[in-house]
Amino acid sequence: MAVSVKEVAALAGVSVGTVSNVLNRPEHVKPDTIRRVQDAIDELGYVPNSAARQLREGRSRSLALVVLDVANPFFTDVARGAEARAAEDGLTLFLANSDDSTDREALHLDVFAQQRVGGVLVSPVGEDLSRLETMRGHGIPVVLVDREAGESAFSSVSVDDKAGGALAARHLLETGRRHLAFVGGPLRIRQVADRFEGASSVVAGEPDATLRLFGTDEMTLNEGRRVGEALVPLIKDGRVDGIVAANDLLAIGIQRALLFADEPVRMPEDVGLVGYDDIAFAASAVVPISSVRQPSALIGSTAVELILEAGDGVAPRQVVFEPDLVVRASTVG
Amino acid sequence: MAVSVKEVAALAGVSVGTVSNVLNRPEHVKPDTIRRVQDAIDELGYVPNSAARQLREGRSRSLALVVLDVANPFFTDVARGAEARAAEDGLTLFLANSDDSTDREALHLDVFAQQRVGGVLVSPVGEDLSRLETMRGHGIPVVLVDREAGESAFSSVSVDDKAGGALAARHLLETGRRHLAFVGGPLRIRQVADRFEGASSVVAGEPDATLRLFGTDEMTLNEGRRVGEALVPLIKDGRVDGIVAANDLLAIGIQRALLFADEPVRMPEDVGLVGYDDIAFAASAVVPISSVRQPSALIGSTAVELILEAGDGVAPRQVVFEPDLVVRASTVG
DNA sequence: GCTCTGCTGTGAATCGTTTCAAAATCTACG
DNA sequence: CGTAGATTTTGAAACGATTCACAGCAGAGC
Repeated sequence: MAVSVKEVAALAGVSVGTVSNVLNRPEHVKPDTIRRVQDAIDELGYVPNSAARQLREGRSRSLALVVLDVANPFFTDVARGAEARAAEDGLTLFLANSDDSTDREALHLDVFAQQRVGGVLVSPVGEDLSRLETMRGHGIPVVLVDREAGESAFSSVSVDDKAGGALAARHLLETGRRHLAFVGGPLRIRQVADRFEGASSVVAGEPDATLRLFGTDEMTLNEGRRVGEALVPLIKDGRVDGIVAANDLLAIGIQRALLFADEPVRMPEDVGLVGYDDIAFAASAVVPISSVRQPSALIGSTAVELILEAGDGVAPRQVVFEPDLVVRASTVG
Repeated sequence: MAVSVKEVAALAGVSVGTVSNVLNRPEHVKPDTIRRVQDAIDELGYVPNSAARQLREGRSRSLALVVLDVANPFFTDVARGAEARAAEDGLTLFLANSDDSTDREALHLDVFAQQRVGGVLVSPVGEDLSRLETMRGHGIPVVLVDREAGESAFSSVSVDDKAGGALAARHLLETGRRHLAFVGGPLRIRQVADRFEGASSVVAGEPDATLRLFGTDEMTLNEGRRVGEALVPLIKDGRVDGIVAANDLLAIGIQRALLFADEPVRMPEDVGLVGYDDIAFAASAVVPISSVRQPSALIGSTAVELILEAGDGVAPRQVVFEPDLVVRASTVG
């Protein structure tokens, strides 16, 4: 049933070593022999067994990416960038979804450790990186994605979330708003906390400006709608005139709730709305939503770079990208 | 560096066979020995090498899912269902994206064949299934997802796309529309062609009803907007009063173009719009979009079932689900 | 004719796990 | 105390590819 190098070698009338050479170092093999071996491979329908190869080589030709939420277009963009870069070096990228759950994250990391993948890109769920330390201890390079590594000795690729939050808040202030709402959560998600902090610091610098936090349990369309409904009366009262959403899914949900209220809110006249991530749906919303853009594909490809350069004794590197703001109709008339 | 069963066995003072038994058949091992071995494992931080295990077992404990488009929420839902079902049997699911490209599909299938995965779930790009035949020839079970297998000897899980197309068209006709537009493409994508055919057959049964096809190159928000803009004058003229979109991304793009035209189209008064897939964004659109729903998670879990039951000489099974229609404000006042 | 060099090809050792027949140890009972 | 039977444990073989020291060989140079 299973066709191995042995059968191929037998049919081609060469040794197994030669078959392996044809596959991996054809320049050391006479063209005529290559042809014979190729023919045998084709005839038998031989497919190399990567388990065997990997066992011998001690490491697989693949990388793994563990993201917080595959349903979030931001992460699929990151994955796309990473996969493209990995493919350049002939590496496969495995994608896994932790769904913001520590358990699932741990499960996936276990599997990847057992696979002896060549490296792991991960946007960690919590603050506890000890499991990742262990992986590195086992010789598997780790790069944090969308999370600054700080003093821990990991490489990381992130976007300055504080700057992003600040960007959003400043834009609202500069377009005349004074009473901002920040929608997002849970705050244990580092990115959310940072974005909130960035917004806070800008607002704190303006004596007459205020910022109020509206927490959510998830960053989904539905949570956005829920909060949006609660915001309507506040906007009508003038107690809120600008909204910073921690991601675009929330922003879209909020927008829908506002525009669909019994007494609809006008946008951008009554309230300004800024989202985060600049996913495709943000530009396609009824009132296109201004959004803080992150270079998602670049984040992915850079993370793979960092994995590849991580060797013995190479100092970890922290790459931090700056976000920028895409201004659309949800904030300016 | 690498910790193997051998080191664990040495530390625990047992043989390698016993360590393996502790890991795989603890019921055959004395509790006291189990504890000793466990301690050794913990102390050394031993992680089993799955390449070695797989080499020995001849098959890996994982399945693979190759989808047409990871960015489409429908497929991430399918993946979620499949992954959950696989996890019940302790199997890992690898997710790969063919992006509607035959080459990428082939590339992924190659890698999975080399990995000797326990089975492949695939929503095939083209009509040529010969590569999949080969995989099955190598003893890897294959299940087609979202595509009926027809007379080919594969198992498959699909949704009756003709019925879905019919459902959408019938609903528009029953709510008084007479001149329908079908938006989608390219038609070489089987699902699209079937949905169109379903809609056609219903329209053909009504003497005074018409159906016009508006082709697209992709099924994206942007293509939807493009077509939507072209539709505006036709709707104003009364030449189109109902639209069937081949998926929700298109539908959302279309809606945006219609509502945002210089002379906005009213929905559902001037035109009815039905999408396909019932993704979360459809319900959250400005005017919530009626949509043909497919049991996506169920499709995924069923596909895994079929893989698991596929043994030697088990006849392939075709499971076909019926879609249903979720009616929202885009079609009824 | 002989050695040296460079090119091809060989095949045994190796990677880490599981398996399984056989050995060792224990248990119960007459 | 001896032994049949059950329970545990052992250790070598096997999985399929890569590697690498070495062998064979042809042609060059002397």
